[in-house]
Amino acid sequence: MRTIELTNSLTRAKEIFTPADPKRVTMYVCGPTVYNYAHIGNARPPVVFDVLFRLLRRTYGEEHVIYARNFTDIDDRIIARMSETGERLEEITNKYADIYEADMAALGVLPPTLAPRATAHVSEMIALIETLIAKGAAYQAQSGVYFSVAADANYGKLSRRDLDDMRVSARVEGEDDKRAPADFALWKAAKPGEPAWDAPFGRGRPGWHIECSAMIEKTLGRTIDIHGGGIDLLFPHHENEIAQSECAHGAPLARVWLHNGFLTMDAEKMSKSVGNVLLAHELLQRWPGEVLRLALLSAHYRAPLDWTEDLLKQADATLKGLYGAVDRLNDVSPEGDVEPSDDFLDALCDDLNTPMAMAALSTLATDANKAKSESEKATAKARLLKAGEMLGLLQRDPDIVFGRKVNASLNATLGNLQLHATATVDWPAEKIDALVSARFAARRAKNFAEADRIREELTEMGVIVMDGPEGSTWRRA
RNA sequence: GGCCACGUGGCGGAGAGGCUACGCAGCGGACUGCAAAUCCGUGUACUCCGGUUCGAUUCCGGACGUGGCCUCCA
Repeated sequence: MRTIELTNSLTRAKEIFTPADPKRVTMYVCGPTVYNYAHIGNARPPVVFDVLFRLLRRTYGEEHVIYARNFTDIDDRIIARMSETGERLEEITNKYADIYEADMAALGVLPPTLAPRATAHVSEMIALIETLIAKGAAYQAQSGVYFSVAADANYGKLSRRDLDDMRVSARVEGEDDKRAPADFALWKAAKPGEPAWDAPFGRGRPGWHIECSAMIEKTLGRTIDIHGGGIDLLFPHHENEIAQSECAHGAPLARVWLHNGFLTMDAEKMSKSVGNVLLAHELLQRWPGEVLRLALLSAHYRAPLDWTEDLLKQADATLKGLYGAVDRLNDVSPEGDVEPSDDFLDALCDDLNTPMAMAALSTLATDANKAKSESEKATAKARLLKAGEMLGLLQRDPDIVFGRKVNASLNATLGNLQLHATATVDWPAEKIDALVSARFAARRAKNFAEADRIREELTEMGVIVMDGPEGSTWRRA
């Protein structure tokens, strides 16, 4: 079996990945808070860890990998949204969870094995908090229950932070009764009009970090193989998860911690507070999800990635080139039992080096373009598609990609639906076919003036003609 | 202030102590009636200054620059 290496944030080193139980490989990734549309930066972890999910499933077998990505469906921002719109909690969270799932599907993200919701695990959270209180790691105050950072000798081991070095923590409003500034809320005492649950330590709602600890324990176990998320979650979120879970259980929470870098706009972090966000949902109106996905995978997951219009144009051109190779072999049925190239697999296994994997994918596309014999073609096509599948790419019908056919099921996975829909209505495939045939006839008759005229007409429709010895093919730009 | 990343050709972006990354764009060639697509070829790239070394863009130190976390944040 090929060895996978991953950079573990806990050790800051690239390590050989060995699951505790190869029959049950567990991964948890922090999912969205469902109160709003996700921006494209929010889409980086689901896409990156989707590639890892695919690699793990290939390595250990589909049924042996359990991947959980949560929905945070109780939180300050959701409550704020409730008072803004007057909607009920579930109305908001269900709506945005649905949108999130649709957007992720459009980006080619496989559904995780499990998608636990915080509000469905409040009793587990309460139990965990009780354990922490009993162990003396948490205490009750007027405003809620807090984790006592002083009780945890290992606090700071993930972010390598010394509490003394930190700037004096900004005081969180309403938490004046904490014993220490770095203590964090496990449970927030109920306020009038807010969603609340009964608990032995008073009616209230969970703090942010406790949900992940509780859901990981419930759905995956006390020690999981991989825990992932954005680099900004490293502190305090993941540090606090570790503190809660490890104090309660005396066992490591996760064996490998993975963190992806940010998306930036003009070299500045894309974030809602800066206000420089592009919503995935809106980008999907303008670009195929696959183009966005390729752009997201064009840099190594730990590196920052500057999101620009030019990046998308380049990704689009690259993708069209790859699909051109698939298209060229459209009537070849791929050979069944074929693996992607070693270069490709080695790249993915080397800490998920997707740029290097893309380079290997390009080589496979060139091989496919150069293939002569039928068997060469069948093999080359199969390898290209197999490699593409591991990146979540190249799985669409080239006829649809190049606008010769419209997908009957008008769902969000199409992404470029609007784009091609207009062109397809104005200039349907039948009309283009007719023009292309007319042009072919003109060329046969050596009436090149007419042939060129028709090509010009097609160009204006956004159609590119490609002449071959036995006829012409076409695609939409 | 503490901690942490990063600085590669026109653009994006890997990488390794000496050997072509790759993609996009450009240029030249083949193919084509002309194109397109494809194939082949093509670019004195590694922020600066020291050090280690036979040899560093790659290791070490420093400078400068950019960004991130320390507060909600993917």
